Amino acid sequence: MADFNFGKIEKKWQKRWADEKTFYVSEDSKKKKFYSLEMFPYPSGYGLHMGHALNYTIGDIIARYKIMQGYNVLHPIGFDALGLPAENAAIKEGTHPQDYTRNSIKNFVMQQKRLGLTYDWARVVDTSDPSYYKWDQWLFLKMLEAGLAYQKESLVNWCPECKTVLANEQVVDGKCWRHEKTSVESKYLKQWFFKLTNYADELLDNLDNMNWPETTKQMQKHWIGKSYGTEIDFEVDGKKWPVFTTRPDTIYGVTFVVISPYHKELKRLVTAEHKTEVDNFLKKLKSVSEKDLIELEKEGAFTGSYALNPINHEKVPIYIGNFVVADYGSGMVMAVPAHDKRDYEFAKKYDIPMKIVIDPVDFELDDRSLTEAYTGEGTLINSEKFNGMENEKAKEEVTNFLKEKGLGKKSVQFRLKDWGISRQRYWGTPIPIIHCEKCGVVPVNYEDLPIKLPKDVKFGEGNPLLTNEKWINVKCPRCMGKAKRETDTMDTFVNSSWYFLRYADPNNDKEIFDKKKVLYWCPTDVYIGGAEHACMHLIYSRYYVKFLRDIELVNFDEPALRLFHQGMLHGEDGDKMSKSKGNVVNPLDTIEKYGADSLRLFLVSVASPDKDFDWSEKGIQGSFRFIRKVYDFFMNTKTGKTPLEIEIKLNKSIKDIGEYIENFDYRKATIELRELFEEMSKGNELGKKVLEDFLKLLAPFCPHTAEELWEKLGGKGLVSTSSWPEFKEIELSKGTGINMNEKVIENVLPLMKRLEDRGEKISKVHLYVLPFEIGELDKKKLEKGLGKEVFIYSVKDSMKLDPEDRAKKAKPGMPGIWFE
RNA sequence: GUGGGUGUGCCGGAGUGGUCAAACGGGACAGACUCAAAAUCUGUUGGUUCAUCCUUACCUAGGUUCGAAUCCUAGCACCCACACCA
Repeated sequence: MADFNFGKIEKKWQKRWADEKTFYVSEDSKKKKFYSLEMFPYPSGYGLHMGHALNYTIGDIIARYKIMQGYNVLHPIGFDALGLPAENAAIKEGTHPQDYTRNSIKNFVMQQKRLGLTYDWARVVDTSDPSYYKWDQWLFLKMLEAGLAYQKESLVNWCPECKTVLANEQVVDGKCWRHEKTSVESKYLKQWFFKLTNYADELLDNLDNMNWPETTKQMQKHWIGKSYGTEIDFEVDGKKWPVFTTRPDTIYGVTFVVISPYHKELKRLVTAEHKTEVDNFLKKLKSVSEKDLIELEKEGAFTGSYALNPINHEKVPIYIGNFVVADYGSGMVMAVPAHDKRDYEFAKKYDIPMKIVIDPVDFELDDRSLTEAYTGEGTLINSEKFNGMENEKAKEEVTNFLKEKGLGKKSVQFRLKDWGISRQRYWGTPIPIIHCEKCGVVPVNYEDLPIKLPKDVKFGEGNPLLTNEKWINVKCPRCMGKAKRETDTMDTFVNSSWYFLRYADPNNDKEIFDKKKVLYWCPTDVYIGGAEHACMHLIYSRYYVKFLRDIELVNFDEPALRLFHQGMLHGEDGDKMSKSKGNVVNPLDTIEKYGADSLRLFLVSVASPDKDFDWSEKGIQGSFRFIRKVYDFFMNTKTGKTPLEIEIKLNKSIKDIGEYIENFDYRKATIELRELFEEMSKGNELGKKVLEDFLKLLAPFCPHTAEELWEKLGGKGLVSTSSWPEFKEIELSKGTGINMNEKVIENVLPLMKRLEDRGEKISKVHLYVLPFEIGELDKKKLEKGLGKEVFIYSVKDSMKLDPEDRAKKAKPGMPGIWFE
């Protein structure tokens, strides 16, 4: 057996690719482009993990395939280098976030290069570099001009552990997304926002036409959460208090009103006698937030105030309720305990009366025996002139009635909120704003960008930027008077919302990017990353692209034509890989042990890349064995004549593997490769063409081994930049047709026998064949084999006799059958 | 609760109406090589059988069909995402 020194082979080809800049690209109007993108990593000090390796391998395989197909392929990588973890790690280890990040990136690059990826290393984007975040600031100013960036005092999610504000998307079940055990507190702070909601409708409507996974689209729809309903004005002390409802048909069933504990105007409703009660409840709320939100019981307190139901002028009590969300609708809801689950629970607890106004069609409701809210369909009762009306119709009618009287209107609500981008942290993009004593909020002048992060700050509690007086105190750009810089920095998701466009022109210091270059490369043809980004990053980047389109910097609507989510990679024990469990497998160690090609092959051959799977040491050994077998075979084989079966098999593989790669069905592609190799290694002589073609098919998966063997075989240039082998249409039908007559007889005979056993008489057999197979069937042979008269038709033949429409059952290799 | 998904042989996992006792990988077993082991190679891996036949099989129960792992209905189990949005 030949010595298989994969380490040496890998080094050799990685050096060659680097020296020759094999995968560096530039615009070429004569070539079709393909943009393969993996989500750029956050450069943590721990280095690459297996999930990264999987992510990059998936993108690299399709990139390599497309290169071989003749596309001009952009395949870049960069680093999402700003963000809280670097700052936290820096604090822990006593280093500066900048040094920490630089070291991490160095380490990442070294490891990424060992995987044999086709990255264009001249295009690396580092978001912590002022030459990048300058354009984040530039975009901020543009949004400010467009009225999409604004400041407001608002209720924010405050994580006491991070000592910063979190986006709604960063709050998971009431806990910080980074600290599973830390409850998020609510606080009012002045914050910068981007008006995501301006694009709510477009973000929602476009989804239907996008080639993204259905689950992701569904999740985004959910997240945007458009709902149609009615806004109704209730009256308290002569003032109007709007509530939003999707059930205006139940308005006669309102027996109380509930307001969110975080409602800004709450104080106005609390009467003197009930102040203590309300305060106690609010205090309790804070401690209750420790509990899981799901198990939270509905609780509240009476405010002492009453609201007037506009339709029947009934006075109903106003309660505070912990289940009412402050920033959805108006933060106040009308409660119909008989027909809403939450209202029912609340009413039961505080002994508030219920009133049935919807009568189910097939059974009776009784307000004394009511054990749960009835939320179904029915006809209206106890609703004055609307009595007897279908409730769906009543939704319309009640709304119209209220509108005529000026007491309400149709309304659309979104769950989607504006994006709070302010962070009270150091390691982020400074917001280019100056607060002047006289002029107020003043944007930094464009020519003063970038506002660089000062290196000299002290880390501890709160925002480190506050510790550098020199940086904070500036002159107002407008009046030259005393002013201070904004010390909030931007959410790291801002940086990652448009980086994929910067790859098209990463070193431009005159403008955000050369529009021509972006229009050539973008949008991304495939975007590969984890499903956990479905609602944050993937909505923000869609928003950014729409904004950039509206200021005429791009001409497309969506960032990525196709989106692919890789599965989660677990440890060998089936648990998540984690240091505490000790089941982490490091990509670099694996490369040392089995080689990068084995790792790449293993990662995509255990399961479909979009499914979760477990690491398996046995599995990677299997991949290693296969590669070594291939290596060994090529080192020993002699070129000669290729048997026909091998050519047919190869031809089929060329087609299938290509299709599998296009569909990210890499697992099947590797199976096909194994089968093909199995066939090939049976004989001892093969033509050079077949050997070359096999290496081409292998190259996207195991590029180093493929290059080495390609060289040994005397192939021209690099296999990586050779062309994908051609599929020949004719040979395939030859392949399936070889024994078609016998196959048909073999299948039809037992079928016929069964029918005849049952007493049916058969005199004629009609066969419906796919058009390209029609020459394969021999009427005489079939008649001899079947002992009946046989008729053969093409499925496309409009004159054929086919009363039971059996023609549509025809498949390659097997015609549709009808007995007469 | 809402939405999505899955259920296949010892395990992972293909398979969307006939070519399926069911790809491919792993494991197991047997044999070759070897003093021996590892590696490698060959074969076997539902039952019965020399073989054919037959029989039992793709969560369960029904159904459609000449024919079902594949289609339909109901149920069970598991997984993921979102979750008090009025």
